[in-house]
Amino acid sequence: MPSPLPTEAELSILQVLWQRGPSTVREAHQALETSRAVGYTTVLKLLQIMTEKGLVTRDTAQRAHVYEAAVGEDAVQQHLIHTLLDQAFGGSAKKLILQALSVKESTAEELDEIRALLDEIERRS
Amino acid sequence: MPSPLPTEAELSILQVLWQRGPSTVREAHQALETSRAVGYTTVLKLLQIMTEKGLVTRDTAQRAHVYEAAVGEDAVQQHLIHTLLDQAFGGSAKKLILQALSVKESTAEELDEIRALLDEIERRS
DNA sequence: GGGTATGTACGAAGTGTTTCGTAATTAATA
DNA sequence: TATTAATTACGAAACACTTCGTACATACCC
Repeated sequence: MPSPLPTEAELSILQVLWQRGPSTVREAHQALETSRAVGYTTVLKLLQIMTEKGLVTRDTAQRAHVYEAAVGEDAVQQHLIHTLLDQAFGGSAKKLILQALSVKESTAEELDEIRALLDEIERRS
Repeated sequence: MPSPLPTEAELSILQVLWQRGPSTVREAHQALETSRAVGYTTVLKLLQIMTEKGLVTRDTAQRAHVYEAAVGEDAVQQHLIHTLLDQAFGGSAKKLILQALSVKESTAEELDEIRALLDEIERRS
């Protein structure tokens, strides 16, 4: 069964796990606190909920349980984009990309990388 | 004051208004019903809430009020992308674009259009 | 061993979203 | 004019998300 789309708070925790790797509640809490105020038990509760949803797994061998992301960052990003594509862009990836390019300045290097990928896609087809 | 980000249900209604232009509740309801089951008063209530939020305006001159989108499709799309960029892509438009390209097949024409925009951006800078 | 710190579990409140039923009002029709 | 149809307004239920307080269990330290 496919993992559900993480909520906003869940996503912020996944970001930490993707960056840090397997982490205890305390570690995740400390990492999160640098960007936003959040209580320790709030993080704990979220991780428990995310375990039920299958977004993370946990190792209960030690007293302080260790949580690990059960979904990949790429998979979640693609899921999010797919949803956004359907809900707001009529399924047109082109529109989404054009908007993304206009929203945020990209460096010349980034633009080149995008162009390179375009070339590769076209070559494959 | 800036318009809030529309919720999922609100976005589905905005899509209708962007496509149809100013519409009565009945018209919006009929258009929505083709894609998902939803009650008439549900659409009405949503439009009333959206009026309070400033997402739509309404003309009450006739008995059947006429609702019109008060936010542009482009503006909402950019707002959504900006939020997604922050929440799931660490602010990197490049990453988002690369993922979007891999999520959905684009036609050669679309790829060319994207490439043209890349060129234009690079020329401007 | 007794007290402090650290951890998990659980319940519940607060908020926002979505949905629709019901009542009241206005227009159309027989 | 009386009935029916269409419309708006309003309240509230159902659900999900987020947050945290409290209770309880476990480890550590003097």
